[in-house]
Amino acid sequence: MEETKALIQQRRDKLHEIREFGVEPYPHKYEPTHTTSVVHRDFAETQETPDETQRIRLAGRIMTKRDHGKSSFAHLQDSEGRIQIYVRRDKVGAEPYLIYRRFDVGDIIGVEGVVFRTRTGELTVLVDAVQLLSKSLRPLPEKWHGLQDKQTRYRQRYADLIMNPEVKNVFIKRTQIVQAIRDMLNAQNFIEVETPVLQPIYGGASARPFTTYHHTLAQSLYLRIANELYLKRLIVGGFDRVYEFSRDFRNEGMDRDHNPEFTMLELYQAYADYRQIMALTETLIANTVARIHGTTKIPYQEHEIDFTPPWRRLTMIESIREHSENLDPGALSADALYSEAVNAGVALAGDESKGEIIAELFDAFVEPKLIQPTFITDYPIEVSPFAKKKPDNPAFVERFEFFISGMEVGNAFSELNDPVDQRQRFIEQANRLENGDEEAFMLDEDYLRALEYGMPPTGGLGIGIDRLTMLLTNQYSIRDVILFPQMRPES
RNA sequence: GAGCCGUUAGCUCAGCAGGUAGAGCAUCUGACUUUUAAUCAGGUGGUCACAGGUUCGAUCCCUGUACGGCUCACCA
Repeated sequence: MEETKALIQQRRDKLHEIREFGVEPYPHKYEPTHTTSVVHRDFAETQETPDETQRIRLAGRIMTKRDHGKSSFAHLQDSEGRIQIYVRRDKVGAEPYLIYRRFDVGDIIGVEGVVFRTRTGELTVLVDAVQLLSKSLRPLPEKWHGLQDKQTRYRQRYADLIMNPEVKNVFIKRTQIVQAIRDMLNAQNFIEVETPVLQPIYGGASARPFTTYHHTLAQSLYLRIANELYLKRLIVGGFDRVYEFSRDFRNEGMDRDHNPEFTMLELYQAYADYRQIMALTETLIANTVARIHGTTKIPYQEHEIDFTPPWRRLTMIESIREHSENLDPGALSADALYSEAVNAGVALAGDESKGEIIAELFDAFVEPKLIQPTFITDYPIEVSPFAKKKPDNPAFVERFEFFISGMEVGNAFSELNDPVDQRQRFIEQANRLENGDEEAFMLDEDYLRALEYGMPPTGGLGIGIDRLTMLLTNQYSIRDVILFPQMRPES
């Protein structure tokens, strides 16, 4: 149906006419000598008269076209930018010009010629040979307003990228962010590894998994919700510093900072504790910001975020004291804390432990207010089954998360390496799993076996790469930093 | 999962106490060899998301569905 629509049919007709001239509309290759940005740089001094000895070949997509009888102006867009071309019948010849007249906005062409400046001052390629490289059959969005509709932008990211150069910049920056982190970690002798995405037992985070099935093995497998337990197996095996940019999958809701699949950097460093990881974290991120922006103070939405170390750090208890109205979880019994929390409007089921209530209070009162980079330390043990207890207070663990603009961006702890303690924590989780908590952990005997061989004291860190990219590119939604965000099927 | 808002031409958007729709750009025809949101003249293009209901009559009012956006919930 759609294929017969008038605009597409017109282009099919032109395609046919072009073939009748003996021209192949989809040739196999073209060899440009320049890109648009190189032309703009190398010919910056060029005036109205072209230097006939400096011939160039450019390839790109026609983005505008203004026909004037026996001549025509157009703009060509390549991966780096745009440049105007000027096609004249007396330069390219009568028949090639007839063929050119059948080119449309959206077509990909190659041009050859010299560079000059028009009387309005625009650097322009005076074309004496033009070749179709790919005929476009589908009209692009309008040249002035571009493509606005979010649904179309997400579903047809290719069209979004053609029409909105700032979108492309976001994704280039995303790659640069990952590259910057990778470079710094490599320079510190971290080893980048790859661990299973398909896992027989999921773990390392609290989340519902995606489940799939392996026919030959006749068993269920899970898409990883984290790669934590595999990286720590590698620490056991003697890799003292490992990391992985891990695509993780969580079968949960979608909103401005959650996508069902997302990217997490996890790293583990043997012989370090969470304090060292804290120092590593702020350095890593501040240096990344500086490398991308040339400064450590950048705007995000309505705020200016200052990434300059050291970041503020306070314990979870302190943060609740600071941001709630006189709630001091440290001084209250579990029952008293429960009443206070309910009075303060926190939704609780009633069966929460004290530590879980503390975590809920933090989520309700503190998290949204943490705009500047802030480390929150010392989490309740109940919500931290892989973290080592505080030596002086076994109700809490050596753990921190860091928050920016009200978003949790990273999570770290001194890794629990006592296999007996770890088994006990697994058993508590297994009970919750039996009671229907789909997000509780499965008991992972193989992981416990690894710990029984002995894992050195280790610090571990996870950083949400999508959220970090949102912050460093000033994007409001995670969908704007994921090339192909999850969408419901069209109709 | 809930609430609110949206869905009109290829794109960006108007519109209507309820009387079967408009603009700009794109597209088509013609003119035009330094234009640039080119210009000038004349055309084409719509199941007004989908399905019901109310009505003499529905793009408009009502209900449902689909998809999307925002907020909330879930998600450490």
